[in-house]
Amino acid sequence: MILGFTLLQFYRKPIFAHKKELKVTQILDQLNEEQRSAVKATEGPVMVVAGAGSGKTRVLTYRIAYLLENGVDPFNILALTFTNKAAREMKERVARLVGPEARNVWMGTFHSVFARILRSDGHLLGYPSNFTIYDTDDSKSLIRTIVKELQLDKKVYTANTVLGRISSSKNNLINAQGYNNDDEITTADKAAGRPFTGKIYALYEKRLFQYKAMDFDDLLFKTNILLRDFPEILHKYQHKFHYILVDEYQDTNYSQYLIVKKLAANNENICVVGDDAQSIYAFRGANIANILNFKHDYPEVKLFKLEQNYRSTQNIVNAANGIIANNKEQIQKVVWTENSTGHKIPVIRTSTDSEEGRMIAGDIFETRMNEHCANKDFAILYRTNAQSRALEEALRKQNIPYRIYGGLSFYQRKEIKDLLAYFRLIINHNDEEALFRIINFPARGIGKTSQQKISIKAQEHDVTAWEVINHPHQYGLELGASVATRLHQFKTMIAGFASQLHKKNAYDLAKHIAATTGMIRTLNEDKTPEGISRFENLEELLNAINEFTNKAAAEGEEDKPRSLDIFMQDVALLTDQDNEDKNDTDKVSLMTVHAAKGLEFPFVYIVGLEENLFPSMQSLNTRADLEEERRLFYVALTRAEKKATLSYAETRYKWGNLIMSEGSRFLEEINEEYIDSNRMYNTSASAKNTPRHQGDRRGDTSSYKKIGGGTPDSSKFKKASALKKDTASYPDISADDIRPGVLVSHQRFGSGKVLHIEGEGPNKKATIFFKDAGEKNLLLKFARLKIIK
DNA sequence: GGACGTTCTGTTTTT
DNA sequence: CAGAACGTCC
Repeated sequence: MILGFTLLQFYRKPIFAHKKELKVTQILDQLNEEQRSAVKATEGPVMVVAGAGSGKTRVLTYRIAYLLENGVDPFNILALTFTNKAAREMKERVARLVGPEARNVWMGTFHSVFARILRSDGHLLGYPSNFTIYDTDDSKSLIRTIVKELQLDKKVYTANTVLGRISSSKNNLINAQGYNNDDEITTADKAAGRPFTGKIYALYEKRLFQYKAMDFDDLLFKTNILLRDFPEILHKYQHKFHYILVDEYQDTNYSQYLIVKKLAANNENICVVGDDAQSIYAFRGANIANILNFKHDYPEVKLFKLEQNYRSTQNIVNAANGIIANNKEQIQKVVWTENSTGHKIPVIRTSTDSEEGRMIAGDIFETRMNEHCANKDFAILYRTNAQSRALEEALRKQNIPYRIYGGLSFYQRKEIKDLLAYFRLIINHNDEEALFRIINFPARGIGKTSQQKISIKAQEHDVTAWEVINHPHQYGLELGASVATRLHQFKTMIAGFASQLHKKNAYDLAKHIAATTGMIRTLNEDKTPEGISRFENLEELLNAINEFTNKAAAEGEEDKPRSLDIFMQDVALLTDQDNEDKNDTDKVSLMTVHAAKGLEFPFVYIVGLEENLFPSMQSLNTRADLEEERRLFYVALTRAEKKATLSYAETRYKWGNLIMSEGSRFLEEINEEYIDSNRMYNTSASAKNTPRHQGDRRGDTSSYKKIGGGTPDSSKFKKASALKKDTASYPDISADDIRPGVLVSHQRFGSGKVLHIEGEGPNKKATIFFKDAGEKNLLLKFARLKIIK
């Protein structure tokens, strides 16, 4: 289980074990003049505008090292990043420069640092230190519950939309009351046909507080409230953090911006580093204006521009600059490089997504041979996580080891969330999402109806469900005798676990819980491949907890408590599995472009450059979104050191449907001179025969057509007996030929559709006729296969 | 009341 | 495709 390892490594790696390598005075010599000036300007506000590959992280880490070397107490430094990965890398690099004292610098993501502050001072806002952090799934689930309770139409009030509204409000420091009092907002909601969004927000806010839970946005929002309403706390942290550094400043939202501003207000020793051209998180509230307006906030600011790129070849830098030049909003700067011209950018055009995978796997194989490089020198970047499937398949076939970053996080898996829900409930009895998640899992005879009764009583008396379960009579909970007994047993079990929380270490307690609740048994009974994998995941989690428990000895932190609640604090924000151990892995990296920010690879493939995929369908609606999409492409390109390769597929399976598409506009926005004129085309007959769509497709979203079809995955095929029979009589063609097959044409046929699909081998041309032509659910079980050639 | 099977729906990026 | 919702049966 790939995802599991990463979790393990996080706890295994003794990151502060490094010995100091160099004196800071020595390392300063390694910097260019601008970088060195940025490092040395320790006092007062500083902004570093750092182009891609210009040594931004270097400046940040050296700056911290420089501060420490000049006698600044590590406890007085705060360094904020966006991802765990970035924080980790910075920690490692600083530790390498200055040795173990680096551990005392507060370095972490905005969310983790503020969570830490809230755990220590959140009691002033009425939160216990063991409050639960709700991830997006928890939040959505709570919203769905509320929508149901309010008897609203869940199709109108989808969890995504509602959470999006709430989230952006929180990021602009608007609470539910403010939301409902704001005419502009409520009018907009009414206009959108969702007049009750504010009501949902109010209930959502109330419930979270009742559950003693915070969602991701709350970690920022509540920190703001804390610093606003409790001056003594503000002073405490202002006094503590003499020096503040912020990475990726262009991605801060208003909420983050304000916290940083407040913390820095005392002595203004604030250094922000960023690149407006790499702002790719506007969708979650990032405000590019924060970096554009930094000068207004701090008129005394010293500005440094790092414009020399040390990473990429001239071709890549120039191509990337050309893309971004299409944008209107940007800080003027010229990113340049002294590196060699390098390869021109090849564009691979394929007919299907699986062929795209094959071509890239083949190219990796070849390049690895020719250039004598390792797997880890390659990265494949895509716009959406779903695109990884076809690539994985191709890499597996070529025996190229790979690692996927992101996607469905280990912690989002059902079996993991289930076990974690037990932990959550034990630590925080108010956590109702957790409670109802596991009250009847594994099944113990407390069904939906009983759960609803509990829920209703809790609301009637404005207490938590746990309170009702503890005193059923007091709240008039009426259940059948047997259900009442089972509920009592459940309560006793949870309470029993809770009493062990600080008696047993995390591993022993976790193991005890997994066994006692029947989770282990239930999962072990399922012998399907998925079931086995679920069981393994559970084991993986337990292993990770074991590592966590044993870590004390390894890192000389014997005094640190190793109880389950401490583990859960760490885990809550570890939502991306970014804990690559570079030393023992040699794998090709697969990830989204977003996840690739801050990384670099000698060889980078950017795949799925299709109109409506990259740039994404929704980004085509507004100029701002399209500009962000361009910046995203800019980020992707500039990850490459030696060579960037682009690719797109003309047809692709998406949500079980075959999708037709054309090359992305970005392919045409790159200046011809940087593109490899020997564009690599696939060699299949169809690609040669199919004329390239040359029409003006700017803004033409209709080119992205769903033409029906079904993914012939194994489970569907078992049911598709009709198809099997048909194919069985044609030894020349197998059902498997359909998927890698090339779409030749499609046409209406009565109420159905006919797809002409060409198989891979010689004489493998087939027609699939769909009997059922409903727009959706075109499953192969309704299909019949005919050899037409 | 609860287990189990079928149908429907939403589909970007992340802390 | 996966998860939720709905329907059916014991």
